[in-house]
Order: sequence, then structure tokens, then C-alpha cells
Amino acid sequence: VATTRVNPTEFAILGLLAESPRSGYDIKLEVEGRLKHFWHESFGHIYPMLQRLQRRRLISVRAVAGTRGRPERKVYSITAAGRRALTAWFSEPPAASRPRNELLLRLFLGKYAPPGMLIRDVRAYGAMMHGALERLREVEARLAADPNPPRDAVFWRLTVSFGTQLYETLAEWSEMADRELRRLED
Amino acid sequence: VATTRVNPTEFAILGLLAESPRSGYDIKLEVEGRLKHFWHESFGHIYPMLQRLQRRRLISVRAVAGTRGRPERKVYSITAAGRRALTAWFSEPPAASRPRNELLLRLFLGKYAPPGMLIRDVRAYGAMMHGALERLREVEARLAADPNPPRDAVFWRLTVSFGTQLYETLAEWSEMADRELRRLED
DNA sequence: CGCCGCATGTAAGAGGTTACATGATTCG
DNA sequence: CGAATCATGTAACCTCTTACATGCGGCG
Repeated sequence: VATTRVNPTEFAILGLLAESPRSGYDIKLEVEGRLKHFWHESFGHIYPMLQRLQRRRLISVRAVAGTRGRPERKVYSITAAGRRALTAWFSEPPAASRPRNELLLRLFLGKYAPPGMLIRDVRAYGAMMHGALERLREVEARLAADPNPPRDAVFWRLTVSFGTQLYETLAEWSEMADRELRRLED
Repeated sequence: VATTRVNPTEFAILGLLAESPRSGYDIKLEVEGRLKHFWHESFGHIYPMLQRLQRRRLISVRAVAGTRGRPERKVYSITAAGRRALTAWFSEPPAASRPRNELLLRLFLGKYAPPGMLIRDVRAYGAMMHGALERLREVEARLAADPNPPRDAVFWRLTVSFGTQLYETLAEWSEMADRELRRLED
């Protein structure tokens, strides 16, 4: 059987369904919650991808009537073929990430920027880094406080420490950049 | 006059042309050279975008005969309207970047990974970080050694220090992650 | 009354990649 | 001889976003 090409979105979905059956809406919530610091998905992409995975028999559906007047839910479960596809994905190395940092592009072209604009951007960036750092520190604390952590807590901790170390460094860089840019405006 | 929506690729092009006239090929070389640690572009996107910018009168073309049997070049220059569009871009805040880190997705779903795969990925990642760091250190040294640096060297230094601090942190994280994952495989 | 949360979806289009085609020269 | 460099471009395709549509119930 030829291995059907599966894109990163489909794998994120497949990975979450491997844990437990979920609806498209649930998947979005999960991504916004636990995966937010390194991943994102939109509804407009999740729903079509769920249909595609179903056509490829990597997942199956079950309609569940909504409780208390809530709309009907479609709960998806991963199939045996889906688990095989997930394993196959891990086996080939990840696609090299191609960077695209708009803030750095602006800085690089800073000569053409009207006064004040770069400082505004760098500060907004720094604020985002600080905010993200704070949120992750809370997650870190919650993970550490768990008396009997699940087997995969190690993996979650690794993604969290990636985030905290990254954001800490970038928050510091932002402050340095802010100082440098202020010196220029004199 | 309604501001024509311009995408990040068009702005990278516009920004480079603001410095001096260039061909599509030159632009690609420049991106691969000085912008590589925070930006990328493909030929298949640069050429159509040059045509679009030209239709919008933000840049103009001049055909230059190739020297020594080389093919003809199309050298593009930024127009006055192009410079205005560039300024307008700086004036509105950058689009919030949405993260997508495939390595972290794999780690998060690490429970489903066949043994060895995650360690392989983390090591490859660390090697990339070390490589990028080394290359940027050279750039840093060259910038520092310049006896009379251009006015915008400050901006370049900021993008470079972003890179060095980032890669240093991520290289360290990779080694930590490697140790953690090795402990798991016992 | 209007908005929010729940829940699913579609259509249009933007943005971008990949693979290919062309053709001359230079280099090993 | 084959490969790489220079140089431009197109066509097919994939991925993903945005905006919209629908509909019920609870809350302020």
C-alpha cells in the first residue's frame, strides 16, 4: 500500500486523536490550550482535514446528539491504519523549517522606517514574549505540582522548557534592542 | 488613493530594491546571503511578485544585455510610489506570527514515537542550531571589524544578535533534551 | 435584546512550493 | 562529457486563512 502523503495539520489531528476520540471543536480547543506556544490551527482547515483523513480511513466518525439543546457533535477516533500512519510520520525526519520573521525584516530595513515605528514594534514584541513567558511558567508550575504525572509528562516538560528558555532570551533581546534604538533617536 | 495590499514577500523585495536596483536573481542571492537567518524566498514566488509590483507602478524595469554570453537581466528599481508604500508598511504594526514548530509537535506526541526517532530529531536540530550559530558569529565578527560601518549597521547588528542569542539558547536546550530523552530509553 | 458559547461547515482566494523548460558558458 | 552558474519564467498544486452561514440556549 502506497503511503498517502499527510500534511502537518493532519498529523497534529491524528496525534491528538491517538490520545482519545474528539470532535473538530475539541481539537481546536486543545490546540489553543496545550499546544499554543508551538502550534496553531484554524477551524477552516481542521474540518476539511478531518474529512480527508476519514476518506483515507485513518480516522472514523460517530455522531453524538448534543446535550441540553447543544448542536450535534461529530466525534472522531483514530483507526489502526491511522496509528500506522502516525508511526510512519515519526520515522521520517521533520521538514526543515524556513524562517520568516517580519520583525527582523523590518529591523534589517530599518533605514527606511519612519521614526518611532521600530521601537513600537520591538516593545510590542517584548511584551508578547513576557506574556508568553508568564503563561508558560504557570504551566510549568502545574506540571511540577502534579503528584503522579502521566508517562508523557517528560515530553510536555521538554516543549515547555523550550518555550521558557526561548521567550526568556527573546525578552532580554527585546530590551537590549529597545535601548539601542532609543540611542539612535537622539 | 487606496493603499494596495502588499504581502511580506513584496515588502522584502521593495526593501531590497530601496537600497539599490537589482534583478530577481540578485534578490534571491541577497536573501540567501544576508537575510538567511530570518527570511527566505523562492524563485517561483519572486518573479511573479516582481511582475505584480511593476503592474502597481511600485517598481520599474530596465533590460540589461548579458555580458560574456550570459542571459539578459531585468534590473528593477523602486519608484517614488514604491518608497511611499514601503513607508506605509512600516507604519502599520507587523502581523502577529503564528508558531508552527514540527519538532515540538513530535515531542509533544512523543508517546507514539518509535524508539530513537526523537533523539535523532533533537540531535539534528541541535546540529542545525550550532551550524547557524557558527555562521552568524562570523558575520558578527565581520561587522565588528568594519573600520567605517554604514549608517544601518546598527540594524544589521540587531538582527544578528537576535540570531546568536536565539541559536545559543536553542543549542543548549537541544543538549538538555538529548540527555532527557536518553534517560527515557533505559 | 443582543451577545457569547457551542458546533459544523463552505467558498473564495491568498500565499507559497515544486518541478519543469530554456539556453549559453565555464569548469573539472 | 556532464555539471554548475547565470537568468527568467510558468503551471500545477498544496496549504491555509478569512469571511460567511446556520441555529439553539443561556446570560446580563
